[in-house]
Amino acid sequence: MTVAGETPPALVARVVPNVTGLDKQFDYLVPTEMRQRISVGSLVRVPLHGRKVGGWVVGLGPVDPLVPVEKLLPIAKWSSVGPSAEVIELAVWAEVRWAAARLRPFLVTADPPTMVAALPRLRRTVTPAGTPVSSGVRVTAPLTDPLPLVIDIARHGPALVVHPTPAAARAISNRLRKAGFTTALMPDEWAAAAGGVDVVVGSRAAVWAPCPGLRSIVVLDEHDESLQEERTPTWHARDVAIERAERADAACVLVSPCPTVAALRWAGDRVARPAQPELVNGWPSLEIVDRTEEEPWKRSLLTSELITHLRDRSKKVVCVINTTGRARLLACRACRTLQRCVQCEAAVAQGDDGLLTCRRCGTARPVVCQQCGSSAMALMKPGVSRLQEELAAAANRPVVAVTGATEELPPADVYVGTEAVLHRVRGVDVVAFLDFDAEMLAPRYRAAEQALALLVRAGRLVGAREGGGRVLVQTFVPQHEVLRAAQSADVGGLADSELARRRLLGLPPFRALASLEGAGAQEVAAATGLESAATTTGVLLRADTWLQLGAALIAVPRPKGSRLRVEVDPRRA
DNA sequence: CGGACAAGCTGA
DNA sequence: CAGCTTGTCCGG
Repeated sequence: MTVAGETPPALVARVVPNVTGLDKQFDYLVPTEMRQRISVGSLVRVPLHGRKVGGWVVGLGPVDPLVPVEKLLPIAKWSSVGPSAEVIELAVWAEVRWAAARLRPFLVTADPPTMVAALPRLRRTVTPAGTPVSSGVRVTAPLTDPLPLVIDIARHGPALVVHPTPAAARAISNRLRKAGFTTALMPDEWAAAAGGVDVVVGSRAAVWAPCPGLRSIVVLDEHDESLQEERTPTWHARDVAIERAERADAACVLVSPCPTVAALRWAGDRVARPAQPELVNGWPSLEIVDRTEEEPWKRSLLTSELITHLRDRSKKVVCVINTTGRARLLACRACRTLQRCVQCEAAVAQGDDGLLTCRRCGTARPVVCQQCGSSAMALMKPGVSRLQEELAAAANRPVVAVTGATEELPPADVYVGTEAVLHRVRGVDVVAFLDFDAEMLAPRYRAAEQALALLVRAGRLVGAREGGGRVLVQTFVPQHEVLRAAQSADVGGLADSELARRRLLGLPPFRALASLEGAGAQEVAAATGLESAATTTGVLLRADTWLQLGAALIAVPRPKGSRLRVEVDPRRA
């Protein structure tokens, strides 16, 4: 109790300024009249270096003896309700987990989109009953509607539901509302979420949303790579969900037809699968085209099975090929010499402009064999724009090429593009992967699970097998585990062997991995004292745990002027 | 980040 | 040496 007339002891707020490039925290005095409103997470304005800037209160306490009280400036203004103290603590964890060395990116993600002067009233209809939800992985089929599961979980108390795409999150929110739940769709309904509703729903950033009384976090389509932030820090909503649920003593449920190895390793034996017949019905019909019998010099990506689909005018066909331009690899038809760069000897590619361009040093030349001068080339690895011509000829109907840069998609019945095309079209009868080996056998440690995720995406596009939808896969390895898993609707075998392989090779989720790229990568890697390996573009760092990796990276001062990109848990490594 | 200030270059 | 650019430092 403060005796009347006596000044209460000073209260000091630790503030993270919302200023890019300023990764520091500063202490300010909390004016007496602001004490009621200011808490950890509050958004405030503070004087800094002669100007006023926004910021977050990330700590409150007595005066730090190292910072004399007379140096402290008072907070200028309380601005808004901000992230909860629980979320601030989570951000402090994430700062090390993803070697960010700054809190700001996480706090920005957790922020309300507009200032919130006061919390709206609690709107809750659910009275939690029965046994609580248990944490773990729930395997579904690609075509299974997740809503019944979400509803079942939401009946057990306040839930946070994360879906990779904002559109799907919106749909889930609407359907939950129709089912009688109060919902808050992030980020727009941040304030409602903070006030308290039955279900908070949103895309990956929603894993940072306020959710008072949180009982469970559900991550839908856990395999989807858009759950990971592509800019650094490369945080992943799945890992944030796991940590947040654990801290809140809430359940974490990861839902996917093809859970990642990271999810399965976390879940251990807490993996629930529906009965096999149910799974089989929810997987698409897979048509595997075995190319091993083809004559090497007659190989074509247009197999007779593909041409049959292309000529069926009742079908809308999407062809996927992971090679852009006209060709990635060419050989002379006259002397069979592989075409290389005259400067550096690397294999040349043919872009949309027709020139042979070195992908290593950028040197370009016209289509002339460096050996015999012939201009007739065999396209060993054809790309989207060349295949568009070939497919159009074979299909005898127009074919539209889709690249990441294509803006307006003209309506057509046959499309060809990189996997981006799977995000752009609807109402498809056949998805054909022309060179699926490039996915399954890609030199990336996650290639298998990424390839399986592609089949899931394709399967959703073509729909159920009874509707006639088909996923066609052209391959030289028809017995590959990824194909066996998709064909049998049983992803368990693949999961077991991937877990074993990752453990053996010391890869995530058993060990922690980060890639460093740009000037200073070598020096920083060496200074961490961690295990490092040079790659073509930078350095790969390894440690036993993510926190150990992050702490070591944060501890190393960046050399001056270094344009270093640190990617923890890199997508392609 | 953005202001303050110091050091370095230029032109009359 | 004023006037300008460039670089480094620092904020409570």
